[in-house]
Amino acid sequence: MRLTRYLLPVTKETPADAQIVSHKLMLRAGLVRQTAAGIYAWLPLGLRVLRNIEQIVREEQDRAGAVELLMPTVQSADLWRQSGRYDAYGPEMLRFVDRHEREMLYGPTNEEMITQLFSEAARSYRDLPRTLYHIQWKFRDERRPRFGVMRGREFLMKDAYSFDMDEEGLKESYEAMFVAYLRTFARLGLQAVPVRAPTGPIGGNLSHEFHILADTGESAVFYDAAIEEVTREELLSADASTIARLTGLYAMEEEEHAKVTDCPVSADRLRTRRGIEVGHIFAFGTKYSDSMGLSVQGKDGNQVRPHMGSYGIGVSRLIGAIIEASHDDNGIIWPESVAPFRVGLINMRVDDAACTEACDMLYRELQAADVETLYDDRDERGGAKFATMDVIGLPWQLIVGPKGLAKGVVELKHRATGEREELSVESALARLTL
RNA sequence: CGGGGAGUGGCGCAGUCUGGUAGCGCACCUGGUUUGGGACCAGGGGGCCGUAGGUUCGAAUCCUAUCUCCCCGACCA
Repeated sequence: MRLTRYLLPVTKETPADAQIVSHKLMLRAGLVRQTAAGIYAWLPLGLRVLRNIEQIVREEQDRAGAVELLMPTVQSADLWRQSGRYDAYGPEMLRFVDRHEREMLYGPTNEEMITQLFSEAARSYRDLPRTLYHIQWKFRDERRPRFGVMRGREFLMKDAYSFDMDEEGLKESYEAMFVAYLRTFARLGLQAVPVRAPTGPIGGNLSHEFHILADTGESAVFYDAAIEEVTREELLSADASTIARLTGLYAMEEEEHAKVTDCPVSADRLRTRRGIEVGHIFAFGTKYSDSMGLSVQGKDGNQVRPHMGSYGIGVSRLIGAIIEASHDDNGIIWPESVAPFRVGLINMRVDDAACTEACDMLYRELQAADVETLYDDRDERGGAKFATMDVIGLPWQLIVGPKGLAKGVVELKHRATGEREELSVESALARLTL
């Protein structure tokens, strides 16, 4: 993409509304614009990141055997009355009426709808187990939106729902999602800590929250230092034994930790950091199959209430979390897996024929090799271009100037480390098109 | 929802107390000089001062109402 054809409103100054670093950088780098409290428009660069995250989440859901569908954002109040949650949900739910005075709502989650859909489609034990998911916008009318997209009212979420014949099956579905989450966060370049979530009023249920460690997290997490020693490779090849090992390690949210009288971790091994909750998995049994009247016929001919679980990942929130975990004074540092472009091609002098010719050629070659490239072909000074590339955080900057070309070299800069290397045009291309 | 703060060119702000018809920096446009870390000089464009009502000869400024946004707290992917 040529920058002269793109929409990338980067700013030098930080808008006054933004408080935390990820919010500031998202605005400065031209990723989003706020349109109302907790509601954001996604600009081209931000949308690319959102799509990349979404795709990784999707691939790992698919790999775990979940099946994608798409449910609507607008739901009817009647559906929620069946589960009893219409009244229970409170003012966080955005409610409105249509022209026929029918009560509607903008969905904050989809347990009711998926349960109804599934009950219409599933008849027998042969239709189970199934795990269904979708990636869709949700709305929760937060009392106080803040922290940019990390605590917005409108947000993109992956939510999955599993249906099993019994508790044992549910446990397997739960573990499959657990593995998917470990892989997903590892692929996103994040270190996620699974925290045993406090069991709610239902009691005895299985639930884990996944927290990204970052200084600006909303809550403190206490955990065994051994969790930090789990390698990325281990997470990418996670299986049941990985779960057993991880869940065997101590990790608690602040409030829960405070209740612990006898912490199993020695003081020198106990770590505490702030955490951003980016995922939550929950096995809740027959709560919704009961209330929504979901049953299937078992092998013995009797009707059986499926056991369900739900599994969320905050896709839009992850963008904020990734930036919180990966930035420096100059701007964002995208992990390669989610970067909006892999390479930023900097033409130092667009009025220099040789320089522009070399850049145009590099741009064509990179495109031909399917290397996502943002080509800064603006008539700007080098300094401004460097600053732009740094703030938007593309993994690689390919810097082409008359001086280097005279020596037959271009410069390749790694955003994360700041390392620069002078290479011939050919070897720079070879490096980037691997 | 309780407590606090703010709405003035695209962004960041001053002006409001002490009414007199809007200003600075950045950004933007034109010309020139520049060109490897957000250049310089000169010229220029852009604002019903959140909205509505009121007071006044006159309102960004005073009064009333209202909307919006931000921050701190209790809840949440």
